[in-house]
Amino acid sequence: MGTYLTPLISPKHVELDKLQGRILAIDAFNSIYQFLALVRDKYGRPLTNSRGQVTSHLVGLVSRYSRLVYEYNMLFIFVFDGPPHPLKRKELERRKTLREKARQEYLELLRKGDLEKAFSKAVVSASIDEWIVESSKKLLRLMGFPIIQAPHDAEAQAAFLVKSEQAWAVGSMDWDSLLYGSPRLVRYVTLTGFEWLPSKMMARKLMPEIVELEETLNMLGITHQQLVDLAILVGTDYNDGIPGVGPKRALYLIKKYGSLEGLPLNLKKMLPNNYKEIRELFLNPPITTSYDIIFGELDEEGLRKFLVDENDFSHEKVETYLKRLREAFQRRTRTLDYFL
DNA sequence: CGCAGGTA
DNA sequence: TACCTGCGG
Repeated sequence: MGTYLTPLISPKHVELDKLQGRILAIDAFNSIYQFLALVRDKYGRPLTNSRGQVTSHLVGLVSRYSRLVYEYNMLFIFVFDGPPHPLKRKELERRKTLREKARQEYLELLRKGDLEKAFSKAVVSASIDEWIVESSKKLLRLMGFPIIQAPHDAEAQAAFLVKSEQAWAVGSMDWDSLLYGSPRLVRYVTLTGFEWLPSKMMARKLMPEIVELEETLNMLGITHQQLVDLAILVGTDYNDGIPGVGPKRALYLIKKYGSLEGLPLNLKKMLPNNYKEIRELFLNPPITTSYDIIFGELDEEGLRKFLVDENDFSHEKVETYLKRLREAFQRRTRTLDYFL
């Protein structure tokens, strides 16, 4: 879920045209999860192949990213989460419980014939399993995109890619890459742009948004480390926040007392014992530098076999995706030749 | 979600 | 042009 910082951050709307030619480091699970949540039939069931394996994520990934590459010359590096950091276990358990509860409610509502409510529960119950991870990686490789396996949190690795100027921005819905020090974050890089709001059971139209870390810190009047301290007060994937302290109050406290160390004793004793370790995890996260970013060949035959033969995509649609990818790829090669 | 094919 | 609906796998 990431850290709740929404009330403090003022993203700027941006036209897709303004992202022309940019390299984005995509939090792969974050993107896949959105497709799993939204690409569903009218009963709220995900799309599947004839063997019953889920294909919603494949539909979403190939249609969205082939078009963004084709129409906007964008490039994508997909960063996958590694095994969760030990401190994150508790948060993951909590999410699992939520999903299982939603799954039970979904089945019950479906039995009663309340399709609309069932759909909203189905969305919450979406989860990523081995098949979804492996089939996503296979598809993205066939499309020629580089994949990076993060040691733990993909947002940390993606932030590193932007810090080291291997990517222009992180692409994710969550704010955590900013805590990990990414200079730039883009959200809602989609074609039609809708977000599902489970609480209201409706979809909201969205525009791509951009957040600059430096600008955000200036606006809030704090440093990066203070932003991390603020997040620890609110609650992160690694700790529960202090009861009654939301983003606004946390900002007030951090500006008044400077840091977690400076807090009055009654508040300080409510901090997790390992708050220094958590802070360090954001300021100096475990990342890997052993990877190559290679925008590889487009494997047309491989894509036909994988999508049409193995996953029951329509031949016509796959040819459309191939055409986009092929033209984008050739355009890229020509540009490269021009510079060489 | 992305898209096509409808309607106002 | 804006909005709605239903489908994809």
